[in-house]
Amino acid sequence: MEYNFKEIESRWKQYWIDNKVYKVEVDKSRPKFYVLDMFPYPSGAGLHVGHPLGYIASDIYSRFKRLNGFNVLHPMGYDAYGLPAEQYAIQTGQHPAVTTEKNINRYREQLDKIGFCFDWDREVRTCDPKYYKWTQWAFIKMFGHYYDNKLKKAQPIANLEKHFAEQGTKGLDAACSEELTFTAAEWNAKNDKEKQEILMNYRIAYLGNTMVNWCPKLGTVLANDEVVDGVSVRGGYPVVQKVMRQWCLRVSAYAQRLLDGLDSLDWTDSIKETQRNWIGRSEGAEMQFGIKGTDEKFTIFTTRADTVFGVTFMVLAPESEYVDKLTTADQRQAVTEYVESTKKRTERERIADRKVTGVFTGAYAVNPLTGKDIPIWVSDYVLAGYGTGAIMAVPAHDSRDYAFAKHFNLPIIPLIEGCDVSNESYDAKEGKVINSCGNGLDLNGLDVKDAIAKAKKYISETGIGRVKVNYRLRDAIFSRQRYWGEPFPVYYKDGMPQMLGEDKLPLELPEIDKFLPTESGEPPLGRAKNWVTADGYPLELNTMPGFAGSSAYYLRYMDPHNDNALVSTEANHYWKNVDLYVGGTEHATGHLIYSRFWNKFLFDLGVSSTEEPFQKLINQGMIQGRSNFVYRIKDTNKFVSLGLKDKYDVTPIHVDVNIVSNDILDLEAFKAWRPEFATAEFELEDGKYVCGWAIEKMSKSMFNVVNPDMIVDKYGADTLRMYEMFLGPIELSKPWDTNGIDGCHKFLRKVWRLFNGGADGAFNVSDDKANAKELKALHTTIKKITADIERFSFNTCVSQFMILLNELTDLKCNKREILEPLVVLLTPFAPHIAEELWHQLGHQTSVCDAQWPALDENHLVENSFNYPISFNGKTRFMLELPLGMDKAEIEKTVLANENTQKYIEGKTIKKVIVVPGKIVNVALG
RNA sequence: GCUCGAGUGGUGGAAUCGGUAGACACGCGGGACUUAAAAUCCCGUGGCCUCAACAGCCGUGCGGGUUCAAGUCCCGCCUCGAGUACCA
Repeated sequence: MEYNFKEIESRWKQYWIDNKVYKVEVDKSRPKFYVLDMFPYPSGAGLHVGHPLGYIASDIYSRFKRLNGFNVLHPMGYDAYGLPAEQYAIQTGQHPAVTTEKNINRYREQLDKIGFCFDWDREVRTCDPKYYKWTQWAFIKMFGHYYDNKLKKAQPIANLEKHFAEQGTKGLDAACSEELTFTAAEWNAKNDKEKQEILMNYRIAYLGNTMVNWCPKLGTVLANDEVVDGVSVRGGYPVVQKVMRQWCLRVSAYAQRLLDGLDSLDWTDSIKETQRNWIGRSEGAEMQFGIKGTDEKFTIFTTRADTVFGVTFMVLAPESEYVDKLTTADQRQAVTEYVESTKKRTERERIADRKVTGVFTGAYAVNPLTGKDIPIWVSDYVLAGYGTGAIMAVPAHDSRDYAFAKHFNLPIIPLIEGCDVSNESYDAKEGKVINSCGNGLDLNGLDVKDAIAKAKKYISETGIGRVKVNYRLRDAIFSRQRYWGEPFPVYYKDGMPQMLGEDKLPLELPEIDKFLPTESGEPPLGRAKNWVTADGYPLELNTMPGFAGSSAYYLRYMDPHNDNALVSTEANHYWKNVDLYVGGTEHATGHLIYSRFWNKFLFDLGVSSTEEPFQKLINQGMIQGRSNFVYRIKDTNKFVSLGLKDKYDVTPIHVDVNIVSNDILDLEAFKAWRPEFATAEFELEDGKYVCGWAIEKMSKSMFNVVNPDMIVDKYGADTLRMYEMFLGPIELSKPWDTNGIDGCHKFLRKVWRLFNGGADGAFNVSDDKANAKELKALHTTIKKITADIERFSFNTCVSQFMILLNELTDLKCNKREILEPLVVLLTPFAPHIAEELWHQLGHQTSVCDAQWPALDENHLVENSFNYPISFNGKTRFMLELPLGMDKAEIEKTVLANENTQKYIEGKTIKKVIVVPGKIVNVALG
């Protein structure tokens, strides 16, 4: 019988389902291993051939671990809330739940074809109330906690209230939005609402004022990329920067732990680096500058405390509260106009168009070290959201300050010996300090690094300021004016937010008539009828963002049907955290930060037993499309082949890659493809139409989408799995090219024939003893495949299989002793054919429960070693010598060799270098 | 600008610790079988020199260096890709 992949694959898929082969339970007798894929958002377009790349890799690793005796948790689910379904709903009125369900079913159908070992009993969907109950639950917990900087841990908000009642803010070191100072008496005198306002300043989930792109006409907040030139992309309505009260998560409180945790993770350096940059720790100092003619002071942040003597002006962000306080009457109009004009520009625009702009406030600050007056300016190159929203400008040593100083003709004082600041600033932190002495601080002659340390010490000792670590990481805005997301478990009483009781969860998403904001500009939930608590209090109208549901899903998979807890202690203590996480790099600064934050919070609560959620991370590359082109001669319906196109004036046209094979166009299929091509004429090369090609993003509009279903149909799932791995290293981005797939398909056919090589393809495996050559081939493969799977080099695994097959074919080997281990080795890659062959060999249980073949090094041991023999450093030949020879013996044997004699003929031997097990070099005179 | 990667045949890629560069596959060329095609099998396939064989020389982006030996290590460039960007 020939290799009938269709029949084989459908039969064993059913067997796996019938026998619940992929069902996983806690089993304390076996070590656990948790392999997780980033769950997909089920889009309407379905899967293309690039999506399963990571899933295949994780599936191979899961199966490998299972064959090695691990109890492997390998679940799958859906990140089901999201914008596309809502947009579709707005356009068509189709409920997002309906389209999402449909898309999920389509995804499942496609995934099932590829033969993954997911335990589908553990499937989660973020839009399922049973699931998002725990997203809401975590939010309530975040609202009920604050972050204690001393304990480096989240604490119940009750502890904070107690502290305030007993000591006020004295001795408190907690993460907050704004530093507050009050006594216990002041706290106790406040009414409940005032107390709540203060607590909001510390809660990990809090209502805060944040700057957003607000489009009044559309009644919604827009993301930066939805705004161009100050107007909305959709509709062209004006957009302004506006402060809005939104739910936020105090991610910044965890900045240091998020940074420290990276060291223990087995992630690539590049993604760790991306996160480090995103967290953006910078050590510096906060300094207070007095304002001339008043008792007021304002605070700036700097990493270059050593450059205070070079400050020639100060700059405030336009949004800074000091702008209004400081501006003099003369300058008020100019400042107001400037601030208004910057409001109209989004942050993105400010970055894109880096013109130097700014305006003088009329006020002066006093340099605490020199006592000199320094003009205070306003400019949008200073950001309100970082540091204190104000800087001391040192034009000699900061390129931005330099550009500003040059533009407005402000003085520049160099502070480093020998630096030339006539054309650009000197930003490097190197050199000897000059011009820096006054008011008890002398930095002259010091190296910059020492000067920074000395200045910081001086500043904190004299009370001018304090040493401070700043982070770029900002708190996450957690409100969305959308329908298709988790409702907040929040209602409002006297204008203050209150959490629903945990017994009221889940708070289910209500039905609404349309999916647009209300006429009065409320979010879509404003349309819901009876969107109030049992007592009649109004519920929150915003919903949670996309990352809410994906932040703790890996915990839920451990215990997905538990109605009493996010995850039981028993399940969590067994599964702990994800050992291997596979997904794209695009989540480096989103999901992978939020998840780590969320898990650390749950860790503080004792819900998660491990500080980091994802121990090892593999980032699979993207699969790009390989587009094909035909060339139409202008104003005709005639198409010329690639090699002839330069003779004419032609227009390249994308052609569906599915009617092109090895860049040769199927002419009949082309004529049938589009009505306008029915009468097409062709100019051929050697009787063929050769298409051009290009690497582009895989997309419908470029007709380069390759659907995995079609590949499975034509070649089978096992071929698809092997070929996706064979394409190249898993983490590399590469174009999909169906052309090479024959090689993998041929391989599987040959494997089939190895077992079924009898007359008319009858099963024919012999029980004869394997010889040394056969055993060596097998064990070389065991060694290589085992090592290569461990280091995620799946492409070389496939190559190794092909090498072994070629050897076994040459040896005409059909011995059970060799073929049976081969089936097990093949299982992670091609599970269907492996299961079939396993049963052909007479086994009654699934190959998934087989044991990974043990490596016997004895079969690999050589009794000789290949030495490169070099003359004057040039390798001339290899010489096989027995193992165990000492240096002198090796030298003797080499010099006596006839090849050696040929090279040293007529020359004198100056020196012989022998490194046992390595090289022999003969230096000739 | 900054950070991190990567440059190897016609193509995808291999070379794990510094040890015969180009494994494996595609493509291409030639052959066998076949009326023919498909399928299958066999041979060849980095460049140069050579009728050919043997041998030789060159060859991993460029220029240097270390080493008996460098795709691999070090220094200096070039090119491409990814991320990030007025973070004081």
